[in-house]
Amino acid sequence: MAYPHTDIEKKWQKYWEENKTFRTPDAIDPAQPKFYVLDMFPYPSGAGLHVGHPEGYTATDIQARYKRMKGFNVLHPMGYDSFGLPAEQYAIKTGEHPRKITYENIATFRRQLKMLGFSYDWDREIATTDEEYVRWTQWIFLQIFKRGLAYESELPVNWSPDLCAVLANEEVEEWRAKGFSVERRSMRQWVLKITEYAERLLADLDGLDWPESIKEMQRNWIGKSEGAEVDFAIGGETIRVFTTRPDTLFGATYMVLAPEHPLVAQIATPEQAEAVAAYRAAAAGKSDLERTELAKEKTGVFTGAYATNPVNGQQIPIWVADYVLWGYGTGAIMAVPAHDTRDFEFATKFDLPIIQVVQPPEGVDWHGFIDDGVAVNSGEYDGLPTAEVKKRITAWLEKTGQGAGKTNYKLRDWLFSRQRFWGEPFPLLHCEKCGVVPVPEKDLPVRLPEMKDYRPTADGQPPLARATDWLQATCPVCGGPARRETNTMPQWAGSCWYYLRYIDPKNDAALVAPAKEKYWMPVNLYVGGAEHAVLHLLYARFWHKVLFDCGVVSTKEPFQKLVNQGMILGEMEYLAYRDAAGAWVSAERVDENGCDLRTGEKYVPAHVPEADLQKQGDGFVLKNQPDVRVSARAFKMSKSRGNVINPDDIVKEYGADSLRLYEMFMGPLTQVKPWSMKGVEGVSRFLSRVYRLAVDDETGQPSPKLADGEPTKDQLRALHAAIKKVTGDIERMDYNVAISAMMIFVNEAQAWEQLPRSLLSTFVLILSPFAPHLAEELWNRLGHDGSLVREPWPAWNEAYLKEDEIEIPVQVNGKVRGRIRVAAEAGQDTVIAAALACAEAAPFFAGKEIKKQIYVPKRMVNLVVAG
RNA sequence: GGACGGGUGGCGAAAUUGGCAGACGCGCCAGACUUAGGAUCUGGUUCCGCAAGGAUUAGGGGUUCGAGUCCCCUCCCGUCCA
Repeated sequence: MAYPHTDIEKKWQKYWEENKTFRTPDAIDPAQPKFYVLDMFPYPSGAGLHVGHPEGYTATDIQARYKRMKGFNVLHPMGYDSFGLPAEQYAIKTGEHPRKITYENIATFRRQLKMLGFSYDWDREIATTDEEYVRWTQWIFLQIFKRGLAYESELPVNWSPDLCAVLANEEVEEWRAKGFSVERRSMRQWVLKITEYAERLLADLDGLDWPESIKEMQRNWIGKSEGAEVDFAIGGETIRVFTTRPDTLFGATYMVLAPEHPLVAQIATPEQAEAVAAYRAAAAGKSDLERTELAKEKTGVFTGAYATNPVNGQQIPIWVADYVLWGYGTGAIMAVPAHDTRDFEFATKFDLPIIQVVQPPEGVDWHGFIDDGVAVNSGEYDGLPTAEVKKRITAWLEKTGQGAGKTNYKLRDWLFSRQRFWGEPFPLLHCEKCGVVPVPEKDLPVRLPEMKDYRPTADGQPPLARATDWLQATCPVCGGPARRETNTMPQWAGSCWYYLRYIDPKNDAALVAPAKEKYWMPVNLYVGGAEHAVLHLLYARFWHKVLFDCGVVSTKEPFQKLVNQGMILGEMEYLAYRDAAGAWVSAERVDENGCDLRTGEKYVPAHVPEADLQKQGDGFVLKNQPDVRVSARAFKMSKSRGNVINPDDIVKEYGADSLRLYEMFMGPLTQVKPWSMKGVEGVSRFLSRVYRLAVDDETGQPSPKLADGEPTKDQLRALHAAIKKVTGDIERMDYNVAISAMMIFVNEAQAWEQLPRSLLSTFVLILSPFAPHLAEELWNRLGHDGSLVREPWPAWNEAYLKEDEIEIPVQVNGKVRGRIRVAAEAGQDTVIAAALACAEAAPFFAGKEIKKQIYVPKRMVNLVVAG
């Protein structure tokens, strides 16, 4: 029978709330070690908490509770990333202020988070939409602005005249498919100079305890490449290109300009002008994504013009092609078809000359060889390795004034403005006389106006342009009339610095008090989904570095250790398909949309009960029709698939402790794993067994097995083995294994006639980070007062773990053939003698020459015999 | 195409350094208790074989007394980049 989890959980949540059990004191004792453990705060969507949220949140809560018991001063806060598009869309539809729905959703999230028993300091709760929070977001923007790191620029955006909205790049396809028109239109935007920090953002990754894959993604995003800029002469002009391979200059047989390159129109010959103009017009209609994406078939047009290759004076044709982007490098490239994949494809298609200049190792074809080798057909550089040629040619370019070494980054400046209502207003004024003027810090926050219509204007101005009264302001410099900035900040702004505000959330004189910042930073552990691996973490690191330069923070990096939780998928689904006549169709003939791979016929998917399945090879087939393969996989949870698990339902039926424990028991935290309702029942049964160790669940009275006596040797060994294992596993965040260790203890404890209270009390302490409600309840029922959250974490005693006699497997030629029992302290000679006397193993070595005897202390014996 | 991560029973998984593969949980099988069991408890459960034994960590090769773990090749899956 399940234990009364609902009563227990309500009782302890109330106790924690009333006693402010998890309050982190404002006053700092610098002598006490600190631990700052942070969750990626949620966007409070209308759908409420998803089971993915408690996965990371439980992982951090276990750390927080463990470190508290280890004597650390723990900061474990929670808040809401509450600006966001859904609330704005809802506001447009209903005419209600997005604030209303946002704070309703926050209330739901808060209720659900409290229901799960996380040990947050709720007095530090923040929402990025709170006016006091917006005030400091705006303040940070002002620091960025004052340091010259923000500028205005006319940039193309995706504007849909039908929708009257600006779309993100990712949204364009979706709306086009629905029949809405989307065009590229230049609009005035605010841009942050993140590129100035590219080198530091790259270099400081090295010292971080982050997953290597995430660091690599950030490195790729920053995209540092070293090479040279080279000038190609054409008439009186020069075309500058960037190349990472100056060593291949002798193999440059043509050039390519981006369609937007200003020289294109100028150099195109009269015969080619028309074709070039048509090509440019076509390219203008394509998004960056379409141009860089796959672009299997290269397109391009000859301009009719020629440039001079500086190394050999050769005239090479100049082409226009959209695989060269105006945004990257100089918007022009020198093409070396012999040693660049895209240039090779292009040259092959348009029949341009291909000249080898790098000799690959023996047996490798030089056509399209892009790695390092030895220079050939390169004049005086022939025979030199690639790296050396790079150096020498760069030096020669510099000496002759035709180029220079140059480092390039893929990272672009950050388009920081949105044409939306529900975001932080920029604290900026446009004055006719003084230009752009920052709002004085004392006038922050700049609040959003009250409005009824949240749509952009028909000509694409942001919604705030409709707030005619709000727009009027006075220039703080000249006192003349000024107009407020109507763009707002993107959702990223609030999430770039929230970890700092938790440290000092109520401070109205500063973003964070320096002494507190110094004590708490950096964040020791940051847990969240990998979907934020690039942008959020890069933006937050950028702001942090700016704040470091301003002297607001004392660390170069905000997040010392980062862990990405893996996604939780829906339950495993066994799917087979039926055709129109109802006959089964084997899964390998069906694509992911349920259509036949060859005929395109639409099939009806059907779930097959597990009992009707049979394993065959890598997959499953129908038991009574083995030629029909059944697909077995778990899908991402989604409303349309109907496989979403609601945490509320789980808590209601099994309790918060079961949900927490299950999500930690599913598998390694960082791994993708499918949900299993049966698995939830399994851990729930475990918790019931723990409950019954202490409580007779017929009567609700203490279990008659509980005793006051001293524990036996076996009992101490079982307990201390669990303490040791669980402690190490928590340190490594191997929670699934920690839980199995506790299960092993409980399985043993169940069989004991007598269970000393002291023993069970200690066990309850190690269980408490995982299942805090049940642990508190049992702690009390075992005779302790108050909460256990600041009880010292139990230490294990190695002496209890020592066994007098151990079992050692005897291998013959690497195969286990028998087992011997020897004294734990026995030496090699004794153990080998015992192994040679082992009756089970003897038939495998008796009468044969023993060539080698290997003893791995306390692990195994291996006898190597001839033949 | 490239980079990174991964592939272990029917399923989720475990295996700190190269040292008893499959801990723990689910499922399944059997038994006990029971008016009843979708409760609880006990035992069994990688595969083949009556057994002795053999095979087995995606597949193939290598290093080693010994490989899930190290090296090489191939295949498959996931994520990101192109």
